Amino acid sequence: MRRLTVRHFDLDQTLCCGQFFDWTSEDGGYRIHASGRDFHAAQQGDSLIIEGVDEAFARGFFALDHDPEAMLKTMPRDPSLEKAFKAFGRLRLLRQDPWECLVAFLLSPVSNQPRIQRNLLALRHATGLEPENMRDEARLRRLGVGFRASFLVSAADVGAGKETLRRVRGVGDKVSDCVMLFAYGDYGSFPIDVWTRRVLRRLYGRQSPDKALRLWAREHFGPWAGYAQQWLYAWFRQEER
DNA sequence: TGCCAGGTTATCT
DNA sequence: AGATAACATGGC
Repeated sequence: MRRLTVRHFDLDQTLCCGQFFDWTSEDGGYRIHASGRDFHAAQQGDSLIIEGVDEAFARGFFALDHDPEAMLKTMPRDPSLEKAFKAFGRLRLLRQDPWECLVAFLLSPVSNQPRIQRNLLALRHATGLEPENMRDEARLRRLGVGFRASFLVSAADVGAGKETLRRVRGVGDKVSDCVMLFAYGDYGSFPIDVWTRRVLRRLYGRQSPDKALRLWAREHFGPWAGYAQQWLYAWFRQEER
């Protein structure tokens, strides 16, 4: 067990904001499966208590080297972003494993956060997320993933390589942008989905095809646009509910 | 019951 | 290029 001192960090925001799904609540904290590890994390004020992984991994995974307040300062100021930051500015974009991240977001089309999470846990229990156990489409379908089963089979075939991502069935602009942002460290990436589309239309007066939106957002928010995306996504979603 | 859910693809014009 | 339906499943 290790206790790390953290600043401007919130574990709940970080895990519940929709970037990562392989966790369950346990003992006042979270049981987390990431990068092939199985560990526990809990927060008490400025302490992050980890059990089952070394400190170096935790610092990397939770991106404790990031400074959200410094990022905000690099962005054009506006009231929406300020509110979103106030509500969710203590989340960190986790450094995810590309394969695990790809699998998770292949489950996301026309789904929702609770279901993605449920599907992913079922998938891990059934296959260990090993590609060789993801080649039987009918078996995957029985886990409740629906039409996304064929996406997983394709992913098992092609893998999650940065250059070959787009060859995976089920990987379009949005899923690709998510993997680039959450696993490959492309922090300027701004994935466009139903929620960020609404944010850009209603809060920023932008209405154009997704391709143009993602470029505009990347340009507008700058090199840390991915963080702006996550703050806005989490905040706007909460507001709308 | 009927609609919608962190999209992508095939199939039109 | 831009619009539209289909894709499985579950929750409300």
